[in-house]
Amino acid sequence: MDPITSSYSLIPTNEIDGNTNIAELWSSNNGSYIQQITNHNNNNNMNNNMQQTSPNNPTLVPPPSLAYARRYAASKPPYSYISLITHAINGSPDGMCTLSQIYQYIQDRYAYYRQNQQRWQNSIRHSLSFNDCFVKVPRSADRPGKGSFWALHPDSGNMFENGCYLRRQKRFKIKDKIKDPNKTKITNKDKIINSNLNKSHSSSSPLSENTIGRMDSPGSSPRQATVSESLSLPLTQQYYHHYSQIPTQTTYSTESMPLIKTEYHHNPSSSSSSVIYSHQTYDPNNNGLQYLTPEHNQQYFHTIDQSSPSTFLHQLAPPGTFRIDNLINGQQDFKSFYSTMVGHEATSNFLDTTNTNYYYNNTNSSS
DNA sequence: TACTGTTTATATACTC
DNA sequence: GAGTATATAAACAGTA
Repeated sequence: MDPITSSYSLIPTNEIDGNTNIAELWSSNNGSYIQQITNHNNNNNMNNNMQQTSPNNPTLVPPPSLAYARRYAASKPPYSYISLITHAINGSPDGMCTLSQIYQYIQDRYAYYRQNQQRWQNSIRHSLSFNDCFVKVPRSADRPGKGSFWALHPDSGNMFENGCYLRRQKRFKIKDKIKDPNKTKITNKDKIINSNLNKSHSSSSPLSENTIGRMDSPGSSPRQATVSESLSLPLTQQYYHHYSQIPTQTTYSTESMPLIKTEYHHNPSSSSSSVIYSHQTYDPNNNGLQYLTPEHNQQYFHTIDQSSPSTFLHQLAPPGTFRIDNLINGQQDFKSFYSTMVGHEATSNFLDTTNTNYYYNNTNSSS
């Protein structure tokens, strides 16, 4: 396979900052050659015929031509859009970023994505909407602007623990995902299906509610929520995610967690944000579809000092408190959160979805 | 009006 | 070959 024309070759262009990213990960694995190109391009005054040494090979190797480097740079990076988005989010100070920031992150690092923007940006938007591992966080009142912030679902775990950033072993999917009925776009197809469903209910048709879901794209995984569920059933085991006291459009559930309501409250006057994690007990009665009253809630407050985003990202929360970044970054913190919430230890089965290692091992990749 | 977000549809590649 | 993950295109609605 031609390494130049292959879609698996690229030259990272992470010249913007010193942050570790998958571009560096890629370059570290292919460092010698990419370093050669970099050195070559950075030393235009040098004799082009001058030979350079490779860190992995003390023997002299010929420098690549600029044409070669250009072709190399224009090749598509070996990372899926999901991995690129994940790293953009992961690399942001507060663990979430806007669509335009994601665009910028990708463009800044990969020359390939400075062209055909309409194509790949559409794919980015599609990936954000389609994949459950990405959740939308509405803007706070003091951070106006267009579009929401995008964050990673706390349960998405380490999607690329196999080290492959091109294809995940298994796609993170929220089970029993129920969308906001007000948000659900009802297509003519859905109307027909729903109409048939209602008929089937009254006529004892063999058509089952469980078997009549929204039409899925060929090749895509079947969605969990049926049309009738999204239209009529109460929300169960829901996981609300909202910012600045505005109920979010993002509603998702986890199969293994009790009902949890997560709220992000931003307090402009104190330059700090309070993250409130409310726990609503899952009611086993009424088919588990009934909520207990808010009086039963246990609330968890944690103040985030926004003046030190690095602290926000990297400091472990005290025992008994929960922070979304720590949940993402460490299973231990999640354990404490879970046991506090549920009153018993998290099962290993559940923790399987919250891998200790996040998407990228910064320690390894930053070396 | 451009941007953002959702959804559907289709194609391709990969895994089992 | 079936199922799954991803890429791409496109239509459309909502919004700053």
